[in-house]
Formats: sequence, structure tokens, C-alpha cells
Amino acid sequence: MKRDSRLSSVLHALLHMAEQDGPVTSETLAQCLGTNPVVVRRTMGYLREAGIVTSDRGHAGGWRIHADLGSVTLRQLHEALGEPVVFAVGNRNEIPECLVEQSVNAALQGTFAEAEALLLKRFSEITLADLAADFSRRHAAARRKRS
Amino acid sequence: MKRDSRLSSVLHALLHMAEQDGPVTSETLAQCLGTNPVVVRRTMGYLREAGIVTSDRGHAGGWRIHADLGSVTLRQLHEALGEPVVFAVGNRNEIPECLVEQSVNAALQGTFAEAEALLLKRFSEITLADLAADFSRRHAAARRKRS
DNA sequence: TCAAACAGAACATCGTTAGTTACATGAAAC
DNA sequence: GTTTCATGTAACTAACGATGTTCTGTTTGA
Repeated sequence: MKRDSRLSSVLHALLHMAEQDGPVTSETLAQCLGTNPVVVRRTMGYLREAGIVTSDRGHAGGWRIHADLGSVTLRQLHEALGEPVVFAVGNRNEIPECLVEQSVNAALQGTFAEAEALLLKRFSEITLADLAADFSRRHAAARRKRS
Repeated sequence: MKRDSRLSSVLHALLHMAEQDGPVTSETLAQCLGTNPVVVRRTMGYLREAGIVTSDRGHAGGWRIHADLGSVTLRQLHEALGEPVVFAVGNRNEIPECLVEQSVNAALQGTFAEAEALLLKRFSEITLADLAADFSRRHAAARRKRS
């Protein structure tokens, strides 16, 4: 299964942007992510629509975070990306006539719903500020190790 | 994202088999599932390797359940299918050098691991017998409704 | 005016399940 | 023993959606 890594991508991009003062170009972010500027624009476009970032064209243009780091949760980002399907596994037929399949679906659906609810709950508890703080700790630890 | 529906499929097939006395052919199961006999053989083959079902060729051949319904859990079936990836969402790069990405990965990975653990725990609590009982209830309810 | 940057369309790539076709193999019935 | 019914397996196609790429606009500031 090919996994959707857009949430991972935008988090990575947002934290790099948080480290910078001015706007960051798609080109720069693409290098950080090891991908293409067009992919960055496409993905970040979702966040722009959600009002989480802004983009400016022309000279000195690029992407800026348009929100407080502490107020943006992973859940919001997940929603901004269109709430992509979380599970790579699912029911064969969503609205089956067969009673046997209905039993199967009910059991699986309930279980998946429970797991997804937990995932989204955790997502709503983690902010960009949390990740930035975690990065600072790792950064400091890496510096200590180097010296 | 294309979802893996093999667990759903084998559950559907197994419950149909549980309703039958003798062996059930791939052709019959394929009709129940609305698919192709070859797909049935391919998928059920995993369960045969795990010792959950047996298959016989030739006249009066087909598939049989080779275990007690109460002793087979969804988790075992999931494992028999090769423990397919559960999430359609994931990290962009599993072993990043970038410290920023490491922070992102750590947060996401922890959250996904927690949700997956819950899912597998629930899977290990549900047996084929549970699903068969649920089907019986639905079947009885449908009969009452019809009369 | 020019160059830097985003905007967006259009198309290729890739990985995986699912679907299909074809043929071989084995077992029971006649 | 031949026929028929079934699985076993290989090989190929289809579908799907994120990702990657190319190309052409369009806006903005120097």
C-alpha cells in the first residue's frame, strides 16, 4: 500500500518555517523534504485554504505560518488536508445486502471507528508548539553530543 | 487510497462456510463475495498456510474450516494474511537525518502505534464464533420482520 | 523590463490489491 | 481409463491515489 505522507510533509515544512524569520519558498521547502516545489505548493495549498499559512508571490515571496504555533493541532492539519482515509484496511462492500457481510462489517467498522477515534483524539492533543519544543530538545542534545 | 479488504473477505467466506455442512467451493464463495474464484483461492490460501482452513481438490472438493470457531480471532486472521499495513497514512521518510523530521516522525509514530495497538487488541478479542452469533441474531430479526 | 516566486493544468510514475485468463494437477465418479 | 470437478499457480491487466515532473501562466518587487 502506498501511504499518504502529506501530514508528515506539512509538519516537516511547518517546523522548518517556524525556525525561519521571513517567508520560505517552495524551492527551499522542497529541498528540506527531498521533493519537488510543485508538490510542496500542492500540499501547502490545503493549509492555505484552511487559513493556517499564507503565500506571497513575487520577490521575497514564499510561505508563512499564519497562526500561533500553540493553537494549531495535528488534528486541524489532518482536517485541512481533507481528512484523508486513515486505514489501509476496510470493508469489502460498504452497504451489503448479505446478512453475513453485515455482521462482518459491523464488527470491523466498530473496531476501526474506535481506533480512529483514539488517533484523532491524540492528534487533537498535539500542537505545532509541542513538536517545536521536542525539536529544540533534540537540537540541544545533538549539540551537546557534538561538542 | 485503495483499501485492502482481504480480512473482510475471508471473514465473509468463513461465516458462509460455517453455515454449511460440507466443503464449499471457490466458485460458490466467489458468488457470495461477488468476485472471482481465483481471487478466493488466492486469499484463502493464506488461511490454509496458517492451518485455519483446508482445501480438497477434485469431486466433492472445496474449502473447510479446520479450527474451532471460538478459537479463531480476527487477530489471527490478520496475521495469517501477513499482517498487512493498517494505516494509509504514515511518515514520509522512516529513517530521517533531519532533526526536524525526527521530531515529526516520533510524534506521529507514537500516535499510530497506540491506535494500532488498540485495533489489534480488539481484533484479538473477537472470534469467529462471536460473528456467527451476531449473524444468527440478525438472521432471526430479519425473519421476524418478514413474517 | 526583468527575474523571482506562486498558481494551476496536464501527464507520467509507482505500488498494491483486485480481476481475469490460461493451463497444469489431482481426485472422485462413471 | 476417461471424464469431470475442483484446486494450484503463473502471468497479465485494471484501478486507484499520492507523488513526481514539465510547462505555461500570473503576480510582485527591484
